[in-house]
Amino acid sequence: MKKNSNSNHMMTSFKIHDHNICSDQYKASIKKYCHQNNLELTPLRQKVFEILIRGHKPLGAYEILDVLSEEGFSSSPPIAYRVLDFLIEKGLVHKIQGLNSFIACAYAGCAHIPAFVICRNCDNVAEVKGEESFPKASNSSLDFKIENAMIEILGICSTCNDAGAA
Amino acid sequence: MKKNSNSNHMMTSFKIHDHNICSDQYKASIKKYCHQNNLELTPLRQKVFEILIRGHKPLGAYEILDVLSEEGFSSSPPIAYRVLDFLIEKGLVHKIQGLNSFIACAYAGCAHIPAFVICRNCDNVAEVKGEESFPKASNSSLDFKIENAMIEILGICSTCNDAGAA
DNA sequence: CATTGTTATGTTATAACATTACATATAATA
DNA sequence: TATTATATGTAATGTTATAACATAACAATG
Repeated sequence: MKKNSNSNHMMTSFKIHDHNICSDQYKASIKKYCHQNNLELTPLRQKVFEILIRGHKPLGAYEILDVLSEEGFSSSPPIAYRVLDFLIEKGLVHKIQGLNSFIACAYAGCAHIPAFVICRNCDNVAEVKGEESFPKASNSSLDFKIENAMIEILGICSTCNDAGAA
Repeated sequence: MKKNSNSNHMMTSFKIHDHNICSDQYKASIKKYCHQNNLELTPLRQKVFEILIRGHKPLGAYEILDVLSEEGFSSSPPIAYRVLDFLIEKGLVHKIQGLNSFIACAYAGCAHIPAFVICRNCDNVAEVKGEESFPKASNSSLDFKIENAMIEILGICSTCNDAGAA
């Protein structure tokens, strides 16, 4: 996976934005969400979440561990996986299966079926609400009780497309 | 991953059928498809495909390697991964990301966006056409050039549901 | 027919991703 | 204080996937 540039003006949802503001909003909203829902947002969990929103690109567990290590935290594999499990269970983070990586939820605290739009050129990922972009299959036609879904769309974002990426 | 039962009357698409006939039809159609498209269907590739359609449940690469080994083929990891890459590239096999496993395509030779409906109780998997069950997102709303998609739906199939599975 | 090119296969080693099992720490509570 | 629950720490291992290199089989060309 390509290294994250950590620029302050990054692409999210394939659009340029002020990431300092964005990041602060995220951190504030997760704190509020955890407080409201009586969830322990420990320093470690807060750190992992913060690492994920720095770039809002997906990061692999071992990339997260590298950052934890650099920043004085423990960094054996279960450290990352346990915190990720917690954050995923609480709906604050999603796993992107096709990339074996993890990304902060763009709609934390708002019930939704996550769907990801992944640019194979710039590696940026946008989260969209699955039920909006990909209307749910009718249970009647499938005769199946849907509990969860993984929707990952691959292609080229408009920025890369305009720049002439293959 | 659970072991495949290899019964002759298995569940596919959550429905009982005569798997001997089913399997023969598959093998015939893949041969025809490869011949028409000038694809080398070597003994190894044919074997891997045949292993996959035996149960049409998804199999992990190392499960395939075990079977190859039992049946006198080479069985170092790249053997399986290379053949799988070939079969996937030609649209004869799909990877199920959420299970790290591989399954024979149910619609080989017919252009489609694969989508999988996975029963978490009986582990059966049905492939459906993504564009039918999950109408494509409008490119206009996403402003994104879609090339490929991974759609995996998790839940309980009607058989397990009727049997009272949690 | 020797050379070259190409495709497929074989093998070793290792990278990358994830979990098990057990130990320790800390805080709330009976 | 002892008990419980939750969170963190660590070693070892399991699982999935690829890199790197070697060979076989065969067709095309000089």
